[in-house]
Amino acid sequence: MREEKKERLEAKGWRVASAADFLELSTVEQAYIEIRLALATALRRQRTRKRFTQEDLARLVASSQSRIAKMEAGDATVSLDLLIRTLLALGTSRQSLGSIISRKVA
Amino acid sequence: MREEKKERLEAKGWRVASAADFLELSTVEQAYIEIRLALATALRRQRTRKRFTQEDLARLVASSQSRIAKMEAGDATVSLDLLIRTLLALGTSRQSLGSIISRKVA
DNA sequence: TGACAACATGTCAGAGGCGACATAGGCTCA
DNA sequence: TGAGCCTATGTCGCCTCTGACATGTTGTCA
Repeated sequence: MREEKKERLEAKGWRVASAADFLELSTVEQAYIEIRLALATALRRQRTRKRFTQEDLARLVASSQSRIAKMEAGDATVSLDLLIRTLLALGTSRQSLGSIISRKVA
Repeated sequence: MREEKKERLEAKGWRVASAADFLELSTVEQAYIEIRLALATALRRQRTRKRFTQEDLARLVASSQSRIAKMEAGDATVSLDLLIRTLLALGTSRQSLGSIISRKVA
């Protein structure tokens, strides 16, 4: 991958793993990161649509405001587990979740 | 939820969390677990279709045979992250992944 | 301008997932 | 029967993700 892209990812805490990936993200890693970003974006959209603050949502899922912010920012320390659990808690159906992951915008 | 169901889940290491869930899984938890099972099932199907042993797959994703077995068994110590990463490594597209999660059988 | 609310970012100790290893169970073929 | 391969299950030390907290930044309204 190009340096610029690499730096952007590393700024968010992403570590590019293998030697082969130094110049080019593997398609697996690429898909993985795209899925995370799609979920993060969807999360913010669902939350704001409901007019929840990050703190409201944090209370709903027994987390903290800062972690919600990190989820929405696509921070590398947030797991898919947490993203998906939180979306479900916001009322997202399995179908919608599938659509988000498939990229057809929910 | 019914006792029988609860026991089956706890045998796999699942802990039913809140008081409200003692008699009934929340729809969130239910969806979450169903998604995990759908991914686990899909993983086994994809692996066997390719005539990989668990050890082959473990090598491919830099994991271990035992962890692959746990993934396919729906073990509670396996994260969605790992399930999804592994499916991607097996060549599953984002679209297929979305379908698996939506439940329309890939 | 200042005060307040919402969001972003950094850090930490504790919880939980990780690969690795050992070992048990099951199936097939001779 | 037993040898060989595959899968299941349990355990462990390491490392990552977690909620919590502190603090910084931004936007809005008077």
